[in-house]
Amino acid sequence: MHTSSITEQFNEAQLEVVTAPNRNLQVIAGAGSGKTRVLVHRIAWLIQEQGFTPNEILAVTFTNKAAREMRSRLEEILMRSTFNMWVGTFHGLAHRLLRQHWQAANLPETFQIIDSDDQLRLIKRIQKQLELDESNWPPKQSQWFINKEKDEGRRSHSVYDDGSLFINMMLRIYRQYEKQCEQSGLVDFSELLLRGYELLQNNSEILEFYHNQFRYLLVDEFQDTNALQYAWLKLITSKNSCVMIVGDDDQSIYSWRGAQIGNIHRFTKEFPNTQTIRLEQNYRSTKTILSAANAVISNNKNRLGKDLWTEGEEGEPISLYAAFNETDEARFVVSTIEQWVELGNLRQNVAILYRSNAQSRVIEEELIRAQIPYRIYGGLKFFDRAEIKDALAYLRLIANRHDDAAFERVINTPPRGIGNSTLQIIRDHAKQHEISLWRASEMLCQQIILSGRALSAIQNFTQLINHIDTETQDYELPNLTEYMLHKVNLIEHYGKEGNESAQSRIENLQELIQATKAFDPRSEYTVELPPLPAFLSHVALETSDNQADPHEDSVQLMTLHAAKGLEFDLVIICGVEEGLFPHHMSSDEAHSLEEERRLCYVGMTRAKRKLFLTYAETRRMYGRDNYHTVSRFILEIPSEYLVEVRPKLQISRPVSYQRQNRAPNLSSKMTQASNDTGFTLGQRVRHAKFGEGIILNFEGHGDATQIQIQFAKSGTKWLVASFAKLESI
DNA sequence: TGTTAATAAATTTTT
DNA sequence: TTTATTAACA
Repeated sequence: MHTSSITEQFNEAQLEVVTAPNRNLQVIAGAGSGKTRVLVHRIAWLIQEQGFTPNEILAVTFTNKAAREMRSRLEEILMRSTFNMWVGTFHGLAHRLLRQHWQAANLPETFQIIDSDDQLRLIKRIQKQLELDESNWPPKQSQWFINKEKDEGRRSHSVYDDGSLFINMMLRIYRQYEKQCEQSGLVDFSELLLRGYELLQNNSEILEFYHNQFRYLLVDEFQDTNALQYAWLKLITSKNSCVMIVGDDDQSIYSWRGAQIGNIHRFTKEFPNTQTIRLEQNYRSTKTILSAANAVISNNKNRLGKDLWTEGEEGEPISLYAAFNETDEARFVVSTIEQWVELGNLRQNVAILYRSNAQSRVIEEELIRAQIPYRIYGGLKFFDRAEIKDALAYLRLIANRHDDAAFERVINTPPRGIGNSTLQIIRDHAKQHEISLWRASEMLCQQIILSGRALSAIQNFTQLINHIDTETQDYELPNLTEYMLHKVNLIEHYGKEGNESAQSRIENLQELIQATKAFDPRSEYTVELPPLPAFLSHVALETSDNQADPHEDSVQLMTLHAAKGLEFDLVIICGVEEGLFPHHMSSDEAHSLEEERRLCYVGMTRAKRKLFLTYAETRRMYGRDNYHTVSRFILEIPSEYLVEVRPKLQISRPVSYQRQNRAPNLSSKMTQASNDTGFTLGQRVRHAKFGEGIILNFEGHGDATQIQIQFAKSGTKWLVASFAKLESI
C-alpha cells in the first residue's frame, strides 16, 4: 500500500483518521461514513508505515462477525495471516487471557463458559434451593441483577446493601450463584470480563507484560461498551500505548444491556490529549433519506453533535403506508417487494425491519404465500436449539462431570426414570455436602436411601457417561459426538415426537456432527486444550449466525437491532406505530424514548436508495386487537420527504381473501345467513365503546361467532359476539 | 414417573 | 396468539 493510493481512496476526514499521529484518538463516525474501511486501513497504516508489529495491536469489536470481517479485510490488505493478532470482542479477548493464565485467574484449566440460558437454569435451581417463590422473585430478574452488578464490576461482597428486602434476596442468590459457578468451574459472559479484569488487576507481572505488548488499542462501536469494558480498557492501557475509539452516540441502542453512552464523554476526559475527528460524509443513502433521518434524530437531546451529509442524489421520497391491519401491512410489503423485483432488483438487497420478533410471523406467512424466498435473522440460533443444547450438555458432562447445569439438563433427557423426586434428593444431597450433582449421585449409589428403581436408573446414567468417556478416549471429536448421540439415544428420543419438527431436530443433530468436523482447534486460542473443551468454548462464545442458505437470492428479515451495521437498497420498516415503535415499555421515560429514536435512526439509515415506513391502524397482539396511532417518529419527519401511498383496494386487499380484509359487499353477506347470536344482518346495534353501527356480516359458530359491524364513527370492525355486549336499537 | 390440561406472561439481544 | 411453566391425572 502506497501513500498515494491511500489518498485517492479516502476523503479528507477519513484520511486524517487513517494517518493520524500516534496519540489518543476519538472518531465520531456517522452511519454509512465508511467506518470499517477506515478502521482496517488505520491498522494497516500503523503496521506498514509506523512500524508497529501486528501483535502490538489490540482491536476490539462488538460482535464476532465484525471481528471476522475485520480479520479478513486486514488479511486482504496486509497479505498475511492475522492469526496471532489480538482482534476480537471484549469477551473473546478476555477468554483468551483466562485460558492463558487460568491458574493466576483461579480457574480450573478446563473451565467452561455458560450462556445466558444455562445461567438462567442455574439461577432457577438456586432459587429452588433457597425456597424462593418464582412468582415473587422472577429468576429473570435475579439473572438481570447479577449480570448488571457484574457488568459494573461488583461481586456479591461489593454490592452496596441498602438493607432492603430486595437487595437482601438478590445478594443471597448472587452469593449462592458465585459459589456454584466456582464449584462447577463455570464462567458466564460477564464473568469472563470481570475475571479477566481482576486477573490483570491482581497480577502486576501479567499486567506489565500486556502493557509492554499492546502499544496501540482500537475499540469499535465504543458507544456500546459497558462500565466493566471501559474499566478493562483503562487497565490495559499503559503510558506507552495509545487508544483509538470509534463510535456514534446516535447509534447507541444497547443501553438496556448495560452499554453506557457516557463512556464516550468519559474517554475524552480520562484519556489525555485526545484528538477528535468526525466522519460526517455519508456514502450510503440518498439526500432524502439522510435528511429525514437527521430530522428525526435531532429531537434527541445531549448529542455529541454531528452533521451527516451526502453528495448523493436527492432520491425518491420516503413512502408511508397506513395499513388497515397487520395482514394488510404484510400484503403491502409483499406487493412492494414484488414490484421491486419486477424492476430487475435483487431480493437480497431488500430488508424488512421490525421492532419485535413477534411481528415477523404475519410477514413470513405472506412471503410464503407469494413464494418469495426470505432469510430471517435472529430467531432461534442453531446452537440455541433444544436438541443441540441437549447434545452439547452431554458433551459438557463428558468433559467435566461437575458441570451441574449440564447434569440437570440431561439427567432425564431422554426419560430414563429419574423424575423430579429422585432429582430433588440428589440436589439436597449435593447442597448439604457442597458437592456437585454428579458426585452426589455417586455417593447416593453407595448408600441405601434411594428406591431400587431410582438407584439403578442413576447408576445406569453415571455408567453411561463414564462409559462413553473411556470408550472414546482415542476418538476424534466427530466420532466422539456420533458415538455419544448413538449411546444416549437422543436421536431416537426426538424421532418419537412424531411431528414435523422431529425430522428437523434430527437433521440438526446430524448438522452438529458436521460442525465438529468443521471445527479446527488450531484456529482458537485454546490450543493447549483437548479438542472437546476447545470446541465447547467455541460454541459457547460464537452463536452461529449463518443458519439459512446464503446462496439463494432472498429478502432479509430482522429486528431493527439486528440491522445495525448493515445496508440495503430497499428498506421497509414495519409497525411504525405508537406503542410498538416506540415500544410501550420504552416510551414513558425520556432516556428510553431517546433510545427508541436512535433505533429509528439506525433503521432509516440502513436504506441506500428507497425507504418505506408502514403502520397498521389495527394490530392483533397477544390475541387482542389493538388500535394504534401513527408513531411520533413519522410525525418528526418533515412532510416534504414523505409521500403517502394510498391503499389500492383491489390489489392489496383481494376480495374473499381473508376475513378481516373482505370488503363488505353483497357476496360476503351471503356467506352466513344464519347464526346463533340473536342478531340479523343489517340490524342496527350499539356498542359501549364504538357507538352505533350496522351489522354487515357473521362468521364462526357459538361463542366464537364474530360479527362485522360498520360503526358510524369508528369504522368497520370485527367483534366477538359473546364479548362485544351489543345492544340492539 | 410421564402425560396432559390449565394458567400466566409477553421488547430489543451479543457475549 | 404463542409459549412456557405448573398442577392435576393416568
